[in-house]
Amino acid sequence: MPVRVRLAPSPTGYFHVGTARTALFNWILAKQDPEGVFILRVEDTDPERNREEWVEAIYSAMDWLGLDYTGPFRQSENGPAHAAALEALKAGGFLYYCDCTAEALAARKGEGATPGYDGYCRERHLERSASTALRFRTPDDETILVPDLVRGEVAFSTSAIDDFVVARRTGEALYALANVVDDRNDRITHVVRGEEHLANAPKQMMLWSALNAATGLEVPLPVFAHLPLLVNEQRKKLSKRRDPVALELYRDQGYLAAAVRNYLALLGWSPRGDDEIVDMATIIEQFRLEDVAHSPAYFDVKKLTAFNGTYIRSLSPYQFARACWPWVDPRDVPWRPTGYVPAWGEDRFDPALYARVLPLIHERVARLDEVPAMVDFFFTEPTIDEAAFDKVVRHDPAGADVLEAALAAYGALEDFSAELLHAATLALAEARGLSLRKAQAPIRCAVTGRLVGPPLFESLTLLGRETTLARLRTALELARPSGD
RNA sequence: GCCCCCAUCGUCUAGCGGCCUAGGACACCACCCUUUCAAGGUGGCGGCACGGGUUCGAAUCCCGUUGGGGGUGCCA
Repeated sequence: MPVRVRLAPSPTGYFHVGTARTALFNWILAKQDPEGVFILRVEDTDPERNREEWVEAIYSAMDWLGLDYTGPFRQSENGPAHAAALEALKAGGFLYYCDCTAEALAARKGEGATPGYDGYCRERHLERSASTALRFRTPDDETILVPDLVRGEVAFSTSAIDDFVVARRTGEALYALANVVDDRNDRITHVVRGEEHLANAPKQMMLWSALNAATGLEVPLPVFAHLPLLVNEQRKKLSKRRDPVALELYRDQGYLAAAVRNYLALLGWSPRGDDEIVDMATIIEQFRLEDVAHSPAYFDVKKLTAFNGTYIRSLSPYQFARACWPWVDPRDVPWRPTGYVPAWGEDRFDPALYARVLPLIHERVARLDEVPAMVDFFFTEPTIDEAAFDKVVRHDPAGADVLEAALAAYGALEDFSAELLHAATLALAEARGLSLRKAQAPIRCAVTGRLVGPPLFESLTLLGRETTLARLRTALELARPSGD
């Protein structure tokens, strides 16, 4: 029987990294089987909480991750199937109407209030009305064995499972039922989802079996796999409220989809051998649900970032330039070549310079959103970091002296190449008993505004003699405001 | 309260009775390289929660304790 899996997210917020991991594992499972099918079913049956923009967020996140699927389908379109299932179940005696409100239940149970339904309406044989919900009659004392590929067999006693609601007062099916009906219709073979759903599994198995009996359509029960939760540093389930869980956030900070996929795959699973950076083909080849870890995993942004750096470095110069583009949009005002006055409608960005600048920072970024701050001085007048300037120029007696010497030496260079700049700087440093390390600092600060950045002499070459000398002069004036 | 799950370095994990004086990755520290910062290289720090069993032998199996987590919605 071909593998048929699905992702069933609800559009109640940003696309969660945990959902992304679940999606990835399902997708891998489908890819492992030549006939495998991976369905995307948006479970949008709660109008209170659903929003259309979040539906779009699901699609765009899946698209960005590169996870292809069958669908998307909308659960809200399966209303008739849910209604038919409800009817069959009711006719089969599996359900009963209940008009208990939360308040009435609480009043009956007193203050101590342990959660759960008390079965009050079980034998009241209520008729349907505008105030009745439909509950599933849970067997009194049976054992349900949930087949779980990750955890083995998990046993639940039905005595601990309350009669749960399957349809609202309005008649609409709730998650417990809708999910099962859709899984049956989609002939899902493996239900792979987060561990928070483990307690739902026995209920869904009861429903599935009841549906088999009530409809006469014998659909084989699926096998389950409950993936370990993703937790925060407090070891609590990742929450949309307090944790940075939106996949969009990572995309917008310049994480590469391939890096995110690779990292996500390692949350609860690991490839053979010592290498953790592995391509998707390897993961698809090696992945087994049976090997998935049982304990919760902490989503470690630092490790993700380290992976991202490795993935960025593995890009070709061209790929890197393309990947950076969204962060260095030439339509943004800051990206105009220095001293260049653009004509109307003319591009303010120098693509040729951009192409030559990028290789200098390629191996220096772990996130693409770091790029602008590393290359801005090539395209705009530098923003001087005052603290840095004070440290290496104003308050360092050697600073201004070095700048002056550099101004003279660089101006006399017959060729403004990195090699000659390097040699000239080395010479002026030695003449003053300074290390090259020390001598380059004021120059770097004067020209780039900062103490760190791409290799200095290569940068000066790209900037050109005129701009370099102008910036040195400006810095010198800042250092010696009185001098003339 | 009740039900269920989980427990190896700070973190993610390898380990599925002897190959373990417990391996890798991220983080951290040191050194090397070096025009800053990175990258790269080398080395270091650091863990089987605890207590009982079973066994010739346990990180690995069993029981208990403790700790953590999830569920317990007319949400999904």
